[in-house]
Amino acid sequence: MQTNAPSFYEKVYKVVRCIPPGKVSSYGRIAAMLGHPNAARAVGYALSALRRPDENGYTSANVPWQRVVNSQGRISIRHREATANKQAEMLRSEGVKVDENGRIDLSIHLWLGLHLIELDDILRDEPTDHR
DNA sequence: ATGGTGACTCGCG
DNA sequence: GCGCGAGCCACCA
Repeated sequence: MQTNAPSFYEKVYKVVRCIPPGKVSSYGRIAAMLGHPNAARAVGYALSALRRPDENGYTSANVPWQRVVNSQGRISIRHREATANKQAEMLRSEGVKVDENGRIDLSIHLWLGLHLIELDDILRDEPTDHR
């Protein structure tokens, strides 16, 4: 039977797999989609753990980890330059524009999937008084 | 159980 | 726009 309730990491991997080529998301957004708006660091940690395959078989090879950047649209791997460069290359090959500083224009490439919270923002900004 | 770590984020100056 | 400090989280010894 299913004794394995999906761990936080596993959820992260599943969501990341939903990001289509040519698009990117941020650690914080992924966390928010999972109901933990402040667990951005945990998301980053989950992706770093991807370097080594886990029990469920998730690896850097089958999870598009490169499509996750920080909230500023910048590649966030500071202590692993080699990995950061690879991320930039992979993204470019997918059609994402990454400048020399590792910056990405989120207004173009941000993936908007699975966000239920923003609706709240929209409703508040534009009171539709149809009551 | 307690403490340290990290591919985060936000607010300030 | 950049550097700092503080808050937050899951995971591993």
